[in-house]
Amino acid sequence: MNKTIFNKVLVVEDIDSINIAVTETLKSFEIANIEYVKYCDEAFSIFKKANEDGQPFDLIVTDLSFLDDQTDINLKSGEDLIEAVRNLQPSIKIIVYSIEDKSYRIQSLFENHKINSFVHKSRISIEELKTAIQLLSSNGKRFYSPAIISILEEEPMHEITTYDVKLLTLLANGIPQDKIDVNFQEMGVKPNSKSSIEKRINKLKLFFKANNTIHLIAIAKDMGIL
Amino acid sequence: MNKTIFNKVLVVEDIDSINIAVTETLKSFEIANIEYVKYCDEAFSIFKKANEDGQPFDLIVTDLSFLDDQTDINLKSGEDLIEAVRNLQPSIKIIVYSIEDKSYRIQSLFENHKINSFVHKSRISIEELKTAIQLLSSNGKRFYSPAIISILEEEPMHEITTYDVKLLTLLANGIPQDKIDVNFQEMGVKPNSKSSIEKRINKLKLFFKANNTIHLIAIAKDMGIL
DNA sequence: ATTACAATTGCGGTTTCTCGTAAAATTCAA
DNA sequence: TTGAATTTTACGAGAAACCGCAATTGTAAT
Repeated sequence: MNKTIFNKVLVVEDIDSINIAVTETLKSFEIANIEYVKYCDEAFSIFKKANEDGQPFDLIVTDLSFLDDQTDINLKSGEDLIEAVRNLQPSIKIIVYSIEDKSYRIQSLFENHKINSFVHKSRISIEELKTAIQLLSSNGKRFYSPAIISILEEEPMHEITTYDVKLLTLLANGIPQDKIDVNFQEMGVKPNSKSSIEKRINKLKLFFKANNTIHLIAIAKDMGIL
Repeated sequence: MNKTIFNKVLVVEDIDSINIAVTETLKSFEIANIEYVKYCDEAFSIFKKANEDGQPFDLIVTDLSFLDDQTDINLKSGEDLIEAVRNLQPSIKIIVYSIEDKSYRIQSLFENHKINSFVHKSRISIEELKTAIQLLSSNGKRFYSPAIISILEEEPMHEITTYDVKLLTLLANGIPQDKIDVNFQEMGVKPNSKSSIEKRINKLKLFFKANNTIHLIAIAKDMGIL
């Protein structure tokens, strides 16, 4: 039995086979209380109750994407859950355990959601998950799956803004380029002249080495930006 | 212990947590020999050797998509593996265990690859996997995850041909519409005039209810056609 | 307030895409 | 072989997107 500082952990993962294996893995640590759920909303209500009862969780291990097999879902993704949880208990430690490998998404997790560690679902992910927990427990150190580090380094992708994402989203949804200006005006998005939009699309095409706008959208889809 | 007709089963799944849980599940059946691997190529060489040694496998449980974390990969997907395996031993039973939910892909599995059952990775997939094995063992009956059945019924998608896929692929790769004719001529693809290509794109836009070509490519990506 | 610099916007010419119609080619049955 | 039906191709006019240049607005320092 490995000791950790954690004594109450919540596992959030929809796929039952993964949920089982992760929970079993946690049992190899000396953790008093391990709970597991398959829905974000359920996770949050359990988390909230524990917090109110003065028995808060120390650590959450969560996936990012969830199948929606029922209606009336409040928290639709791991990101939503993390945000709700961080609002309530900013000190909570969060490990994301996900298949995600798009630098844009992972960077956003660390920058916007302040997650503590990212374990990439892989052929060696259970070992990595153990390491992540040990590191976080012993000295609060972050853990990134080594396979992910190279991805994070290869493209800073710092030039892609939320403005760009909005623009690409409208294009992907079939809004003609020269109608986007009115969309942006209604949304209150600032540079919104036909000319600015045209130039921004051109910059994106240069940045992504796209031959035309169709190619640009295909690349953005492939990279997980859309 | 539940009895089955299977006594030699191969589990092919890259994510370690899932691999562990599936293998554990199989152990609840009275199966003499369970082997598990994390690479398609490895799976095929084990399968081939067993076949040559006169100790062939009865059943393969495999995922569809695999991380490529090494070079020199021969079989890149579950589909590739299934094809290779079926060539060697047509009678082998195959259960696909995957997160895939695109009707186009799943239909192709049954029609082109003649798989026996499809279990959708979900919150109840381990139970479904057990059911699939029981059904296949007792009377050779197919099993589809119930959640998938509705998806299969909703869109036959029979109108999308390989010609359409080639066309959409070129567009997504940034080839301008009026240069596709020469590409098709070089590839020996038959209707290859600018006019025919133009009309086919138009049909696809109608079929997918796309506002323009950009929208069409985005939809095709979302549906898993590209 | 003024100046210098950058960001945003406007616009005309060119290319590419769109859409309808009609001609040519192919297929298939009698 | 011939004719009818379908498929493929050609083409022209209008729409949308592309490109460069110039005008305007916004910003920050002096």
